Amino acid sequence: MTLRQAEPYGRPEKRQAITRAARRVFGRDGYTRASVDAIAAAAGVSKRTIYRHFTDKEQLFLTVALEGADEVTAAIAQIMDRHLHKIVDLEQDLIDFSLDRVAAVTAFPDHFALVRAIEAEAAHIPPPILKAWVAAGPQTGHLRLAPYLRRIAERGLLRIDDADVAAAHLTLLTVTDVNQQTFYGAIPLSTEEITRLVTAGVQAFLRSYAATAG
Amino acid sequence: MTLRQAEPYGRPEKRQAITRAARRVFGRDGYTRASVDAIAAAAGVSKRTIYRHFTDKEQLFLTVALEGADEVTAAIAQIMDRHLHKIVDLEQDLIDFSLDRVAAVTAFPDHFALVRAIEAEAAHIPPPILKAWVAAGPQTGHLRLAPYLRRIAERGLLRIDDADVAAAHLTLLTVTDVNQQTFYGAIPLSTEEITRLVTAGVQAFLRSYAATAG
DNA sequence: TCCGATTGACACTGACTAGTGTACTTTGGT
DNA sequence: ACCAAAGTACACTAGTCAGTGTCAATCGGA
Repeated sequence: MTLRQAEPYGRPEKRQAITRAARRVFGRDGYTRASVDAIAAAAGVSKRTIYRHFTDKEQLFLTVALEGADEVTAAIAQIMDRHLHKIVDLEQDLIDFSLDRVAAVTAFPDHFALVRAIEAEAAHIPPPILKAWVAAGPQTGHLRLAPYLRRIAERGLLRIDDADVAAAHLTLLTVTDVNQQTFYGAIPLSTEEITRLVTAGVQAFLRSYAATAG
Repeated sequence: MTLRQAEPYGRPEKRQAITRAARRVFGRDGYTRASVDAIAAAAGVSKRTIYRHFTDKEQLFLTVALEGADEVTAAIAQIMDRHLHKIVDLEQDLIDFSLDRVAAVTAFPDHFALVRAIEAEAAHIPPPILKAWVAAGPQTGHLRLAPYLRRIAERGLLRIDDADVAAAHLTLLTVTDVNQQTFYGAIPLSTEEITRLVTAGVQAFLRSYAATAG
């Protein structure tokens, strides 16, 4: 149950094929339903090879979960930079940012399907590992958003006491709302509906945190 | 895959023993891990009896999910009435209300463990049934909260355009925040921490929706 | 008390799955 | 070309689980 142990074994391309397939199959079927045979088939790899790269189905799952979190965190960091570096129209910029962030869920369907699987398995995942995942993924998202909001506040556009709390609230009012209603994409929502939700969320956020509140 | 079909079969006490046990076991183990044998043992009932009352493991799960939603919806309706009928100090009343609402998660651990299981299974549950569950549970929660907020607004304490949106936002900023961080109770949080989160959420909500914003 | 409905005990089928053992083949670097 | 590391094919163990069949036991109402 060690975590992120370096495993310098085998050909990296095989390892990647395995993790990619594992992410897809775990996401599609959930941890218990996903069979190692199915993952092997999807990866175009012998089952034996999987067990040479990973000790366990469980270790494979956790590895994939952590690696995926890193990828998506990086992608979201880009989205933040794209939208929140230069602020022109704060409301519009926040809406665009949030829409892109929501879209990331559909851009990484395998990963976010896996996120659902992780939340499902939460009670069966050893707490330290679960915490490590939260730290690598969702938490990092908040922590990286906070400085942007702080900088915007310093420019006099927002009035913020605790930037971490503000970041959490913005996330809840936009991304979390949409994810909850779509079950992380399992039940799709029209673009208009998503725009409506996100817009309302950003407006509520601004009423709460804008310095120039009307 | 019919839904809420009347099943006038067998002794009601047996049926209830089964659904109670099923709720507990499904919540603890998740749908796939939970075995019908385990449910039968927990219910003190023969497996055969389960299959006389319910056609399927799946149908049993869905039945339990819908019935549980009704129960909790009723309980939350009571909490709303207790805290939101007479408003003395709006902020304090909303905080107390939200804390009680959050506490409901620990008051009905079986049900909310099941909620996690449902969200986990979302992709494998037929959409109409999933929607029926959302309608019976979470959605009804929102719909019932909205009128209270509207009434408070009519007394001049809140400024609200769309009461449904406001209800959703209040929920997101309090209950959803806590549930997300605790994975619906899987990872406990101290009372202080919960109070901190809920208080911050209510304050943000009031900055956004209070008529007498400071 | 009696009868029909309900339930229990329990063995069983068929299917699936995690993980291993082994002998053979492929691959990549030198 | 050679060799060791890596991968494959495949059979196999041991266990689990949903769902059924059967027949005896039990219960509740008349």
